[in-house]
Order: sequence, then C-alpha cells, then structure tokens
Amino acid sequence: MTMKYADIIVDISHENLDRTYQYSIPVELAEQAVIGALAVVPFGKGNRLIKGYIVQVSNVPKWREDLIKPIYQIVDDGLVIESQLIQLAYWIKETFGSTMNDALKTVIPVKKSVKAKEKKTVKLAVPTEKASEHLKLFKAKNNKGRVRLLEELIEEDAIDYDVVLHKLNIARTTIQDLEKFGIITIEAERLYRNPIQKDAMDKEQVHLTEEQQGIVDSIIKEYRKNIRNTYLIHGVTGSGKTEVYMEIIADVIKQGKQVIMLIPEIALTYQTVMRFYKRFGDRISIMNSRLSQGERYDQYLRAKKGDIDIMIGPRSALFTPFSNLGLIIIDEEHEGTYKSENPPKYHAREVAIKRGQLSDASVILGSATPSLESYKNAIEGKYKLFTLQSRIGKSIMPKIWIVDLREELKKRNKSIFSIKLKELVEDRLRKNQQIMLFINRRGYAGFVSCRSCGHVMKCPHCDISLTAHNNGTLLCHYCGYSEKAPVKCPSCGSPYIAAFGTGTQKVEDMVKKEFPGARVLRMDMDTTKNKDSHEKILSAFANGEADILVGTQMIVKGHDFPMVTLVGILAADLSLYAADYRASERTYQLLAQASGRAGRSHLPGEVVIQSYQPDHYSIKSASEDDYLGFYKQEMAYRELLKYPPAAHILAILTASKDENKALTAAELISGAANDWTAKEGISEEVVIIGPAAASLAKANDIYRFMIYIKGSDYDLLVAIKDYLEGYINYSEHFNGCNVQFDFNPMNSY
DNA sequence: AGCACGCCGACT
DNA sequence: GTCGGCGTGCTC
Repeated sequence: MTMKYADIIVDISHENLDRTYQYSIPVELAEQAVIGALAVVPFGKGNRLIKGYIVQVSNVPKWREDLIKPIYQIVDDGLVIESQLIQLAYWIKETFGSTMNDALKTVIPVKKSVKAKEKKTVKLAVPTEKASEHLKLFKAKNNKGRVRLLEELIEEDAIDYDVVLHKLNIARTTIQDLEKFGIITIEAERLYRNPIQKDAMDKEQVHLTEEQQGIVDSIIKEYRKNIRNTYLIHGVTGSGKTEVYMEIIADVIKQGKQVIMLIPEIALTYQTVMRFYKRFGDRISIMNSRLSQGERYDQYLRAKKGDIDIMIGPRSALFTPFSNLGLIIIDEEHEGTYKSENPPKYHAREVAIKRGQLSDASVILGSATPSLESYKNAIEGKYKLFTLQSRIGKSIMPKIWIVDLREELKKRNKSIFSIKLKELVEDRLRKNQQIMLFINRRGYAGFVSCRSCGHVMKCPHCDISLTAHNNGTLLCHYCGYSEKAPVKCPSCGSPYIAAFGTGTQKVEDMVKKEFPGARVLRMDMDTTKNKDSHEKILSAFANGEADILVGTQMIVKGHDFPMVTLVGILAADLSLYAADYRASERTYQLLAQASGRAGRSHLPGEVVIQSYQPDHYSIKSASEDDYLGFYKQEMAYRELLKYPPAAHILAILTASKDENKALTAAELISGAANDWTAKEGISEEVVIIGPAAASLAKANDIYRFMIYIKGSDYDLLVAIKDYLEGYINYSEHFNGCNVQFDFNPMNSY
C-alpha cells in the first residue's frame, strides 16, 4: 500500500500560517484520518504539538518526502463545528466543482482579515514616573528598542500596535519582554459591535391564523420527536410566512438550539429586521454585505461563543459556526441570489440541506413562487409541502387586467401606456392613492421581437431567444447557431421587428409627460448606487412623498405600501425572452411578486399586466394566481428539452485574454468530453452542446466561451467534470486560460 | 504564534 | 569570550 498524506490547516491564528501543511498518515491512523478530522501534529523546529484540521487527503507528496512528518494522533471530536464546516466544504467542492481552497475560503472566514481588523494598542501599565525610572535604567544599559518604545509611550500613553511594530521599528520580542516585565500592556480592542441598535423590546403580540398555526404545529411536533426534515412552505404574498418562521424559531431556540435564516439581500429591509429584533432581542445577529470585515468576524466569534441564537443574512450566513444548530430557514427560496456567482458556484438550498444533515438540523424553504426544483422535490415527497392559501388581515387578492399590446398598436396607441392603464392611473391620482410602475428589465439582452404580432426570434435547436449582435446577425448562446437579422417579421411580415428594450429613465420621462401633475420617483441601478439610497427611496415613497414609483425588479420586494392600489407592469413579457431556459419561471415569479404589491391594506388593489403575449402560460397563470397550472406547463417544457430540474446541466466556461486560446480550450474540452463519454459507453446518456461564444462574449477584454453538457444523472456530470479537470491539469493548452464549472447555472453566461 | 539562528555591543 | 538584546526567517 502506498503512503497517504494529509493536508492540514494548523490551528494557530496568524496570516503567515494561513495555509496547509502536509503530513504523512501512519497506517494505524488511516481510518480516522478523514477530511474534517482534528489532528495533533508536530510543528516547527521544536516539534511542539499543535492541533489542526485535515482538509485534504491524497497519496502524492507535495514536498520533499524526507521532510514530511507523521501525524501524531487524531482527536476524536466529531461534534466540533470546524470539523463539520470542513466536511461541508469538501462536499461543496465535490458537488459543485471547485477547488478545496475556494470551498474552504467560503466556509471559514479568512484569518488574515481578522488580523487586520483586530485593533491592538500598546499602553503603559505603570505610572509615568515609574516608566521614567525604567527608561533611565534601559538608557544606562543601552537597550535601544526599549528606550525608543518607552520614550514614545511617555509622550503618547497609547500607540497602535502596528505603528509600534513598523513605524518605530520595534521587534515583537521587545514588546513582549516589556509586557512580561509588566511595564506595558497590549490591549486588543474586542468590543463586539452590534450592527443594529435595539429599540424597545416590546414583545409583539402574535395571532396566527388557523392555516399558519397548522403549519407551525406540525413542524414543531416533528421537531420535538427528533424528526429532521426539509419543508417547503408555499405561501402567497401577504400570507404571513414570516410569522410562521418566528413561531417555529421561538420553539427551536427554547430547546437550546440555534437557527440560521437566509434572506435575499434585497429583502433585508429595516422593516423585516426590526420585526425580528422586537421578537428576539439581542440574541439575534444580522449579517449583511455592508458589514466591515471586523464586524463580520465579531459575529463569527459571538456565534461560536454561543452569545447569539439566531443569525439572519444572505447565503454566506449559512456557514455561521453554531455548534448546536437546529434549524435553517431559506426565505424566498426561489431567488437567484442563493446561487453563488463565483467559485464554488454552490446553491444555498442544497448546501443548507447538507449542513442540516451534518448538524442534525431541519430545513424550511419558503416562497410565494417556489422554484421548479423545490416544488418538484415536494411533489415527489422529498420535501414536505405546506400551503398558505389566503392573505392575512383585511387585504384581499387584487383584480388583475391583462392588456394585449398588439391590440394597442392596432388602435394606433403607440405610447407605452395602454388605454386601460392610463385610465386607472388617472383614477388613482384623483383619489390620492399610490401607483407602482414596474419595468421588466430582466433579460434585456437584445432579443429581437415583432411589435405587431409579438413574434420572437428563437433558436430552432434550443428554443432560446436569439440575441442581436451589432454586425447584423442573431446568435444562440447555448449552441452557437446563428442567422441573419430579419428585415421583416417571418411570422406576420410586419417591418416593425427590432431589438427590444426600454430604460427606466425613458419611462420616467414618459410618465412625467403623460401625467404632468404627478410626483414621480425612480428606482433602478442608477438611482441606488449610493449606500442607503435604496432604503431612502422606498421610505420616501412609503411616506407619501410621491404618487408614482417607477422601477425595475428591485421595487417588487420587501416593503409594504398600504397606499398602493395600482400596479402597472409595462412589458410583462420582456423577461420571457431572456436567452435563458429559466425565462418563463422568472417571468411568473416577477409577475406574481409585482401583483402582490397591490392592495396590501383595506383598500382593494388592481394590477395591469401589459404584454405582447397575453396568452403565454406564465403570464396567464400569474394573472390567475395559479402556481400549479404554471408548474405543470413549465415542467412539461423542461422535460421536453431536458432542462433542470428534469435533467441537469453542467456549464463550462473558458475565459482568456487571447480569443484563440479560449476557443481552442473550449473545443478541446468538448472534444475530450465526447471522447471520454464514448469510451465509457455513456455517450447516449449525455448531450454535449457547443462550444459557443458566451452571451457576454467579451467582458473586460477577456473572451469567454461556453460548453453545456446535459444529462439526467447528476453524478455522471460530476464524473465528467472530474475527468475534464484532470485533463485540463495535464494539458499545457490551458495555460493562460481560466476554466470554470457551474452545475445547473442560474444566470446565463 | 513560537522558536531558533545570527548579529552586535557590553561586561564578568 | 559570552551574554542579553535585537532582527529575521521558517514552520510540512
């Protein structure tokens, strides 16, 4: 048997040591030395024994073999949280195809950032007179370093540790000695910053509806019986999912367990946060992307020490080091932000379920418009499904109008507002009620459509919208198919066929022209660049400082606006033609959410959906609030074309500054994949598509090409990825070319 | 972080 | 000589 080696990350907090060291595994420890295990190893010249975690096992020595020391022993400490997180990292690496390094970095906070933010200061520990005596003594002995430091300290009385080290050029050992003598102290500033101040903690009185209580009861009942499960709560907007979460959370933490709750960043509004604060006080911690590294690390420590019970945050909150985790909640489970965009390209939903298994925790997924993946799992019994049918309180579902824009064109109405919408807007302005106008900007990637009949140019092979290129051709970004841009519509012959897209700015101008008296607010990428502008615009609107709010997808989430009684969706089908197989699903979600904004109080709401394709099933089912109907149609489509969740897709991206390199790399990969599947006799089970230029074919002067591999067996795709990874490492054609793998991608490339 | 090594001026 | 103070470099 060959010798086995373990990569070990040592348990000393210092940036110089923030890497792995390789040790050999003695035969008698072979069984215990697995990834995540806590090992004791001899370290440094004195071979002092220190602890470290095994993060990788291999049989290749990466170092001069005679210099590799053996592991001293393995500590059996299966419950230690680091061990679990490292196992999780390994699973992420295997499942989503990344390096172990990348996986570890996402799971465990970078140690060097800790160092940078841990503000240490050096102070005198004795009165100044006493210090002066010491100073004289050191001067007499000609201890230059000590003299320099003491002189400065008598002047300043507190100096930053880094300044002492680098500006004053004092050796660490000198500082340590003086500390040992008791002349100075080193104070580490470790005050835990709580990102949000707590207000009065009056406990919110909760009244659950029968529906809500039913869900709470059955989940709690199972939990108390020590049954761990994955649940999907399908609840329409306004049905009170948050109350359900809070009740279950309260019960879980009562049992001494901790809870992680994931929220899409955009929904992390002040309103939501305050509700949780009021209920749970400061046993809660909120993570968001605006926190500094220092604040993040504080949270990490607080969680580890057991000072908090609940962590709320975006997908990275999933790795909170709770040692007694009981429950993970993912709110708005269908959101694209749960899929990581850089390696490891993991999906928080899958990782949550895995962490649940490792930590013995249940998982609750919640959404008004569940992802097809989750709903499929729920129908197949892998998740337990609960439904919340009715809105709570006095609000009722809004009345929904669908307007056929082709008819408007026939009526010579070339404005972006249909007659119906104009009528209703004027009505609301008269009544002093508020209006939201929603522009569907997603998928504005230059698809080509006919303004007369709504026909959209699609790829004959992939059924994905073709994208217009400036050289007058249309391109499919899945398979590379291309054709010339048409001058007239192939379906109805109309000359009104062109690339589509309306900006928010343009819409705002038109609104102002059409309704001169109205006060208009705009919210999009441009107006929300500043730190709190997102929140500011929303609260200005909530305070009634404007009549009409114009914006993109970002206006449809989070806030409740009781005075909004009309929602206009200007071009509902824009997102239908994104060059992406998830286009219909996204459209349904956007429409459902947008209509959910109307009539959130006692005032009845109305929604106008303007579309060139009013008969499309995702628009129809959204207007009828018929999720199941949508699901069935969309699932049939995915089955037919073998898109997830009916099958799986492995997307491979090659990127290089050299266009040729990127293309050859893509061709080589596709060739290698073909050869390998043929050799293994599995070529029937997968479809290899491409290479094709990515839809963002050239980003920052880097050329990008895509290959897609479809197959119904996920493990098979992982096997292909493993093979290709080896192939890429082995071949020199991939120097200067970056290759990334993405399983079941959420966004198109 | 912790430890050793090598360099330097000062002192038994 | 050699000892204590100081700076640097390395840890599988």
